[in-house]
Amino acid sequence: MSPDQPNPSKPEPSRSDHAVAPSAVPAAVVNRLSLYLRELHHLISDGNETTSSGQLGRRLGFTDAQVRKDLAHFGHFGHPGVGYRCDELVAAIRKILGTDREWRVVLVGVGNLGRALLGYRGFRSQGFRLVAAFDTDSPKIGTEIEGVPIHHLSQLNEIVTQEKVELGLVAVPASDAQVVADQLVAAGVGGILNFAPVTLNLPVGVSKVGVDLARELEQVTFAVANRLRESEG
Amino acid sequence: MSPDQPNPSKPEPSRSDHAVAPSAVPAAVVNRLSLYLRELHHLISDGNETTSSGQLGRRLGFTDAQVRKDLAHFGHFGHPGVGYRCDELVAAIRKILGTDREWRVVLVGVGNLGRALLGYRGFRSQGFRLVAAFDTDSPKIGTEIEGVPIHHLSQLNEIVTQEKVELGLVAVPASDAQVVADQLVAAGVGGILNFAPVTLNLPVGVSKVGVDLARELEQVTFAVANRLRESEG
DNA sequence: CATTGTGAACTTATTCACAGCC
DNA sequence: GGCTGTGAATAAGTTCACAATG
Repeated sequence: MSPDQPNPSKPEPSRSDHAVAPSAVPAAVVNRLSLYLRELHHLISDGNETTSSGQLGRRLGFTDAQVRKDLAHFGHFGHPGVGYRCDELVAAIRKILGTDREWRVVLVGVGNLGRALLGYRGFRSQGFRLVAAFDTDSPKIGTEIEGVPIHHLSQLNEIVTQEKVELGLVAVPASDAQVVADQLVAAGVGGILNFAPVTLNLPVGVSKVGVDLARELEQVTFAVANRLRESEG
Repeated sequence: MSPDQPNPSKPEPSRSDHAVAPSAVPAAVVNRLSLYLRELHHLISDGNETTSSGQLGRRLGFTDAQVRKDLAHFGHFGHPGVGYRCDELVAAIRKILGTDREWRVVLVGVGNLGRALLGYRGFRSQGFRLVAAFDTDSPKIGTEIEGVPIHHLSQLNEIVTQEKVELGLVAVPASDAQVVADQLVAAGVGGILNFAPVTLNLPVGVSKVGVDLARELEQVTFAVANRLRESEG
């Protein structure tokens, strides 16, 4: 993840006991939670019925205590002496993340990256349903890609409302991203996954996550350049 | 970024004064550094000659102190009473991140996402040079996409060595990602940007960053689901 | 006089270590 | 014996606040 949310606000101490999220959960915890979920899918595919904080942690590079503490934010999901039943924990984490139901999503920007997103199977398998895409390039309008209809951007508001869309993917050039985001917000989406290399300015009450591919690669080069500096120079 | 590196090791106190990185810099700092860089590009485009920790921070949702502390890990780049000269700070951060030079990169997996990566202009503009792509699907082999030649995976080792490739992009199905990563490492790449939804197991000395699009969206749904839970339920 | 760089204070996150349980 | 959940201890990260500076 590229964390992309401004500083969190103050805690609001609420406590209930099963898969109901307290207000202030650190972004890092949520990030790891989705990692646990992914690993659980793999474990299940490999035929495991149960796992443990130690096993999960080892596979992801965390300590066992970290895994348990993360889960403890949300409730009691384990069985002392036994571990976690994979299917139970999957269900619990999906409930926490909100992916225990379908989410209706639109894409804005049907360029190279946009087309790839339309065909991305990982979205579908996690319950994300791409119901429409938008662009301003006339030849594309009215066509379908991967079964998703491409509309003109001017229809965004209408369709987002009609189709009860809750999330938007922004894959337009940097210079257009903020206006597109504003339109999505005006149309009522609650969250945005932004692929444009800009920091979006959104009202509180709308969530965002930014994915900037060049920035991700820069995180890699930093580490590699560092090793080179340490050894050679 | 989706942070994807195991727990860092112990500090090794070294100190020198200009854009040379000490060993243990938190990943979060490097992540913000690339955010500062991106924002500086925008500021320069808008005609700004100088900026300040306050301005930079405000635009990104951080405090001014945070910005200054982050930069202080690497040296003294500001001018008291004045701020930071944008071009100077860009140069300094690029040097820190290692993007003050060209990096030779290969892509493995020419599917939907792979093709989008081949056409992604953001890589080129930051100095990343895609020199080759690999796949196992016969019809693609021998063709070019966006000017990048597609080879059979069996030629990976040879070409990575010949072309002095340092970074690999992995855009293959989850089930193939680990073997592909192993091949890249064997061929000598120093870092991998992994788009497959698995945690790669790499030897120390090879860096990785993982980008899992479904996981990124899950970070958004968590926040949205939470607001819904708080208000309605 | 606006702004940096930085110790000191504070806050948040991680790990330890162990009681309780299967 | 192996494992969870958790308070206490430790470590890491962030913000404060101010002396130093062009």
